[in-house]
Amino acid sequence: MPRRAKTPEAGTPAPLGSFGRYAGPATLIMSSLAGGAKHGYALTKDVESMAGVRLAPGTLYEALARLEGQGFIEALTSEDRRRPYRLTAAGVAALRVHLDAQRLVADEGLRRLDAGWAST
Amino acid sequence: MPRRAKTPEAGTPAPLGSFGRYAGPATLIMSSLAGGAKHGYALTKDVESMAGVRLAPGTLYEALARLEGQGFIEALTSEDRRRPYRLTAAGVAALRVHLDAQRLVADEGLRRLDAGWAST
DNA sequence: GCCGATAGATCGTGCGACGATATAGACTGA
DNA sequence: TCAGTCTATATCGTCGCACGATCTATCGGC
Repeated sequence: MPRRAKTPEAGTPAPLGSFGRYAGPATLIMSSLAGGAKHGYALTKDVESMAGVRLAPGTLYEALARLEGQGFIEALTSEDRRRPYRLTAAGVAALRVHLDAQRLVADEGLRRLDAGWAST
Repeated sequence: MPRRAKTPEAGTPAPLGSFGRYAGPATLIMSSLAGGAKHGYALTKDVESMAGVRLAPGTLYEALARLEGQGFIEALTSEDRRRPYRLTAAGVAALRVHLDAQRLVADEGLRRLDAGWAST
């Protein structure tokens, strides 16, 4: 039995840290897929231009396999050697919850930074 | 020699993934500290009320030690058994860059989600 | 026919998140 | 007074997963 049962079962809407351990690459991949189905290599390019982050191949394909196993994305039938992925309904919901929470945290952090934090 | 030299040397403004591996707890801790110096236990409570995330003690204190080693936070002289931490100037800069990038990604992802992504 | 870009996959290493556990002072209530 | 709870910090073992290295293979240009 696994020590932790953190997998959201594609229905529990945990705010931050919904995907795997905390998030990271998964957030970038899902956000990219929110713009339409893409295959792995196109994802790398899109994420790089979108966030300035170059995903290592290992990171990318392992994250894709994990997200598929969690039911957040699904593979489309490929015509050629490309394997396009698409967000599932559960993936869309989870991504929205996650991004909302992430933006709230970012906004609050920036608000605190701007509100003369120098008072220490 | 370490395999990776990802530590930002407290000057290189890498967008996402500035702290340690990707971020996560570090972002939450730093964002909390942006509201003023706090000791570990108070951080746990603040992060929980701020983001709904309960940081495990190991995660918290190990992240604090790492962030201090990176020069992003510094320990204040403690009167009692509490050990308060404060953001350094480098920490403030790194946090602002990180949160800005994070918010951009979140906004873009949400924008794509809202812009009839169902076109697939 | 070579080279670079495209495309995908796997493996080994090790960072770091997490729960468990230990320790201890302060305060409350039975 | 002593059990129980909250505050507060620290360390250890496990293991998830990020990452670069490496491999294979197709395609287009030159």
